[in-house]
Amino acid sequence: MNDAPWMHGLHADTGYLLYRLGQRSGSAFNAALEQHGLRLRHHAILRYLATVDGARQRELADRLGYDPSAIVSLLDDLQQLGLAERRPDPADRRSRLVVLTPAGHALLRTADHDSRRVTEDLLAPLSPADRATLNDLLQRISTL
Amino acid sequence: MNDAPWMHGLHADTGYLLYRLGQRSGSAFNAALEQHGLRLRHHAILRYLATVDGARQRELADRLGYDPSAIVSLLDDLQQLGLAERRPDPADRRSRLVVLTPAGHALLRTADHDSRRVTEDLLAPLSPADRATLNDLLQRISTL
DNA sequence: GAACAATCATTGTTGATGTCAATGATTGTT
DNA sequence: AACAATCATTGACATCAACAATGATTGTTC
Repeated sequence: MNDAPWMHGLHADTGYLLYRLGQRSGSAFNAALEQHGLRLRHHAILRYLATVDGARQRELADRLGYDPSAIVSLLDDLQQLGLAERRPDPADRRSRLVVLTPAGHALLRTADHDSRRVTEDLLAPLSPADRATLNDLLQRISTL
Repeated sequence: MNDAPWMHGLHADTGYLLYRLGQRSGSAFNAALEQHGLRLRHHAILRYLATVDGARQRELADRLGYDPSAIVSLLDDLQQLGLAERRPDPADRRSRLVVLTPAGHALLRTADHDSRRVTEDLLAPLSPADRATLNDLLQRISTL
């Protein structure tokens, strides 16, 4: 990614700032996760799976806002890395229950750690109090 | 774009929030600019050109953080719409000076207006004071 | 219970995007 | 004069999101 000097008092619009910062944090996350063979979307799935332990793919697509077809290939990756498994759903033979493997849980911990470092770098110029308010404000406009 | 309920106390990491919100505002901007036949990147170029009046393409690429080859096709679009022109650079026959046409200036005004509306929608849940602090915080982490 | 609609995962396609290397023209340098 | 560097441009390439279509299964309705 590029860290071009696109800020010169211009483009001070908040929405545009969000867009550019989103790009920057996205690629920073991806760079950090690259060493594990993962990208941001894989990580999001791992995170979600860690909280529910057993999710249908459709549920993942809905909750994370990804296309079902995207879920397929992301899970292929995770499965090949031994981080997640697709198990038959005893209640519905159409669907699969996706669960984290022990390796998945383990990797998630270190990946979470890496992600937190990325975020800290991103928020470096801000005081702890500022970071808290920023997180709060973002949360409020994200919950729609 | 999807407005999925990807927020449930999970994914509360600020960097991840920035990433998702960036995606959302990006597609919102693109949707708003679509009626003019433009996308976000075109708009960014128009904005930059409005402030300098006469920029080489290389300068655009550097300042906006886009690949020079991307600049080419973006300018092709703008030129075909009659919003910008490539003029010979009197100082260097390799390069071209890109300038806004009167139509470009005019469109930029209405596009700016549209963009502001998008931003307002995005920040709807926030009070004016909150919006100001958000803009300030984002600006501080964007200036790198 | 038989027919039909809806759902789930999956595949394939398409279009947009970004990255990279290579090219032709021109300029700067030695 | 020779050579390296720069500018715009083109083309190849991987990546990726968005969509439609499919096969298997389930839910619904008459």
